[in-house]
Amino acid sequence: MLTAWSEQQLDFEGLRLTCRQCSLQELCLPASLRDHELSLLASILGHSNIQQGQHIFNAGDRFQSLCVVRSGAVKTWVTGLNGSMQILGFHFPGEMLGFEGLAERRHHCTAEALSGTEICRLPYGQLERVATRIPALQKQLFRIMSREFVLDNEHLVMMGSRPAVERVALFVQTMSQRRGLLGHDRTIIDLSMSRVDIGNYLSLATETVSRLLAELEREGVIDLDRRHLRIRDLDRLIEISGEDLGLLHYPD
Amino acid sequence: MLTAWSEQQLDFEGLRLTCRQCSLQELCLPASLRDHELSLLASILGHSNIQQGQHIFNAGDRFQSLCVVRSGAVKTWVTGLNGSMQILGFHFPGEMLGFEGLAERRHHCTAEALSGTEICRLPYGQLERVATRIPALQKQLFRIMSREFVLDNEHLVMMGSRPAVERVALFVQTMSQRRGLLGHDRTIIDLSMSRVDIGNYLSLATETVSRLLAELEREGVIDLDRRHLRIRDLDRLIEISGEDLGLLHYPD
DNA sequence: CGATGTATTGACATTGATCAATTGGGGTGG
DNA sequence: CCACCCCAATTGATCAATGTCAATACATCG
Repeated sequence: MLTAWSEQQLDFEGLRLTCRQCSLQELCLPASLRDHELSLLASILGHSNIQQGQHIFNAGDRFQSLCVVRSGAVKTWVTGLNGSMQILGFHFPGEMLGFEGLAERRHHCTAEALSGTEICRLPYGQLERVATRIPALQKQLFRIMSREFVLDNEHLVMMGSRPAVERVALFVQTMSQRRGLLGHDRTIIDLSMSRVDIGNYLSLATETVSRLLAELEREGVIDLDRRHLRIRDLDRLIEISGEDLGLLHYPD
Repeated sequence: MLTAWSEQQLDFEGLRLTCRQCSLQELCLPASLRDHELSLLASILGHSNIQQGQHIFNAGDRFQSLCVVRSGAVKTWVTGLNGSMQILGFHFPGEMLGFEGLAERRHHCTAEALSGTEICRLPYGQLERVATRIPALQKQLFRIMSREFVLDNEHLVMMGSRPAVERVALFVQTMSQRRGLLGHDRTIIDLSMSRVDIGNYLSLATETVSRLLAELEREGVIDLDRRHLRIRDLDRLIEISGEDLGLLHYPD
């Protein structure tokens, strides 16, 4: 339950990466910013390294900054009164976190690193001010938020898909796509989350996830080895899932 | 499948309501704007009346404007390849629609009026420009989008709630809250959507929704008459649903 | 090499979907 | 104004999909 905030080992290595050097530049906030605008943005930006299992923020925390995942992976979830938990999403490099906290100035979900993860923090107050001065930044912020809506909707569609196989197939598809967006091989997926997490995310029992992934492997649709997954037959996968989630493309 | 765009009976009655006269002012975009800023906003704003069943925009349409529901109710949904449909959300007065279209400049869901509905359209290009000039407006836009995330998350939590009763109970709770936010009696709910819609929204069979609502009535938790619903015992309702969705409050 | 936690696999129970029939409003036209 | 029709909603009976419980396999790490 530690929050990584407390650790002040931030610029320890001295290499405080600016957006200019960052490989995610095109996916992230800086897209279409000019050089001097980039510097302005970089000037308000903070870094942290989060270890697996650590929390980036907790439900109830005062909202202070938006976060960008630079590397690694993050899950966000809420917990109910009865202690039940619901995973809201997985977040990969280039994606932003924390929008939900903005409205009430308080986070209403918890964000946890699924593996060693680098984070950029954008203090919201400053970001807002800078955005007013740089229209391109404002525009890009809106776009990124919009993208989040699309992702949320895909999650919803997955949960709504009635037969469990469809949900699992859709899940694999989305993971594939999101890897593709990062410029990686779409067919190779390293699951950063546990089967329990996947089950929770899709609202299925862990055992069901296991079984259905095994089934997909038996049918030659995927190769599966622990958390390493390879798509062998994308067409079948799409056929099984009943959808082609071509929804998500990045802006021009 | 008509889109209401074509109908140009907009300011027909001559009473083009500005934000200043609108009862939703505090819930909506104008919150915390000054008078002259309000006028600026009102100047770019268009109105339409949508009849029940008509579409406000369709999946695939070019994204042109954000919409605010002024009165009535709207549902948004996506359809899959197999013709399956998933309702993404219900939208009530004061809420904004269309953010999902911003990222790719194309709507990826369809919005349909559940009853006679009034809409304000905010041409996005202009809105963006105005927002740059009015920091308070930009801020408010971000907040409204953030609120949407919270609502989406509540939907997710509902779908994830395992026993069907919980989902239904949660649904009633959220409807109650959203009525409350509009300043109406929290215990009186007029469902604007069909049982089929509710079922789809919660990922339950229509029959299950019917049965469980009937059960809640038998147990004295609610009164139910067709689409008119009254909460008799909120505590039990919360108890049954296992959550207290106190998540959503409006900004100060 | 044993310990611990994650994943898989099997057997069984149960929830909620499906199929089918009935009820009941609300609107329409005679 | 009434009779009819149509669609939405309800209710009942049955069954399959998936959750649950339990045992085992497998990896990783100390």
